[in-house]
Amino acid sequence: MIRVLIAEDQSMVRGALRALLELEDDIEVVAEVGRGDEVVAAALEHAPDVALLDIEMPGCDGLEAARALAAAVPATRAVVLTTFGRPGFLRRAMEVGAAGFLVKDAPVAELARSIRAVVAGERVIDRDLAAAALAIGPTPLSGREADVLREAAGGATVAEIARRLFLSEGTVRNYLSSAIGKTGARTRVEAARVAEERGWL
Amino acid sequence: MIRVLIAEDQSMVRGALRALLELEDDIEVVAEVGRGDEVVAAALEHAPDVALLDIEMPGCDGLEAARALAAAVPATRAVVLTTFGRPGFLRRAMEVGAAGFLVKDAPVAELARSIRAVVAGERVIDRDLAAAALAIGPTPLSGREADVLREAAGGATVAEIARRLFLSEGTVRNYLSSAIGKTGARTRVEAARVAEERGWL
DNA sequence: GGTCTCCCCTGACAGATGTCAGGGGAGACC
DNA sequence: GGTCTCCCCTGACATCTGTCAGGGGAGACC
Repeated sequence: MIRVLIAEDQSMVRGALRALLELEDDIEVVAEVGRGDEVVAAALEHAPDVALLDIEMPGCDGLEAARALAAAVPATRAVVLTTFGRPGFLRRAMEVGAAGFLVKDAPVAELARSIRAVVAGERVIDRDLAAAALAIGPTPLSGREADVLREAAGGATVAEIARRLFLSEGTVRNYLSSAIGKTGARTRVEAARVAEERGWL
Repeated sequence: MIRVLIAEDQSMVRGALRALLELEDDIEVVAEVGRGDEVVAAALEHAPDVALLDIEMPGCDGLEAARALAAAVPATRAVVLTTFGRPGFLRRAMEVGAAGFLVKDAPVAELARSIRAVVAGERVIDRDLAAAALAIGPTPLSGREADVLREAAGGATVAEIARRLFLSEGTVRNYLSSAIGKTGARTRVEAARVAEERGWL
């Protein structure tokens, strides 16, 4: 019997996923949590074979929970299940050692099949998404451009960014402009969004 | 037996909701669609008692589908099931005649209970959300301010907005500035977002 | 050793954004 | 009838944004 922990902040979706998985003869949901920071404690207590982790959760996000899980409960394999199949998320998921990465618009049978596959030692990643993540290539942003764009993404003004990074305002403006050009965006906000989606930030 | 149609673009979530509902003895899922513009045709074919409608779907959104449903299949009651419990969405749902409005972070038992309640002729709306929607009050934006903000939300420049609405650029700037002030935002983009969330746009 | 490219850094400038001051008309109020 | 308030409208102006030109240093290449 494959033991599964579900981490999903929307309780209705969590309950629906539980109902779906318990249709399977060989899968049992042993724990449910609604916050990222409850994952490790629940895994230690219930010893699931697989942890199904949404990304956007209160407490901490699913990717951070996957990292903590890998350190604290190595026998539990993390499978990320997310709404947005963003290459940036896929990259981070691979970096933290997740065994699987699913998006919620995959066919419903994919869920149970993927859980069985990761228990059998396979890695489960949507091929199209993997190709998209690889096709993006390495970041075109220099270190400083990324630093400045990250601050801008949080809403900081040029003056604030200049202070924080010990640069002049002209320098900050130039780095923002360069980042806008490299991402093909029209504004710094859009550039930050594009960079995040592609895993460059 | 209560017949239910599910409209949800994420097939895995759709399948999970189906599994959840079919745990109930008195509920049967008779149709599933993944696009807003397939709802009416499916409802005509399968004659569901209740249509469970996500909002953000390709084709057309769930609120538009609810409106079309009310016109074409009056016997089918629409229940909106959405990720974001935004007062603006609630208002629009009530305007198009939806019988229920649920958010995905409600307790899982709420789903079947709500379906039964709307079939029995009740209206099902989260009380906190209804209170929030009412507390917002009528829009503080004047007609022209709303017109200009709507265009800005779509990314138009001041010059473009001026042309489209037959105003001078100074007038457009002034209306944008006023809207920014009334919504407590810092930029026109943020003002548009706040207005949309509150149902003022 | 010389040249080239990239990164890091900076200030000047044109265009965009948001604020401010102000006018005319309509409706409410006294 | 006069006054007040709000909406609709406009241009001037200060500030912000993004682009451009340019310099120095480090490393790769010849």
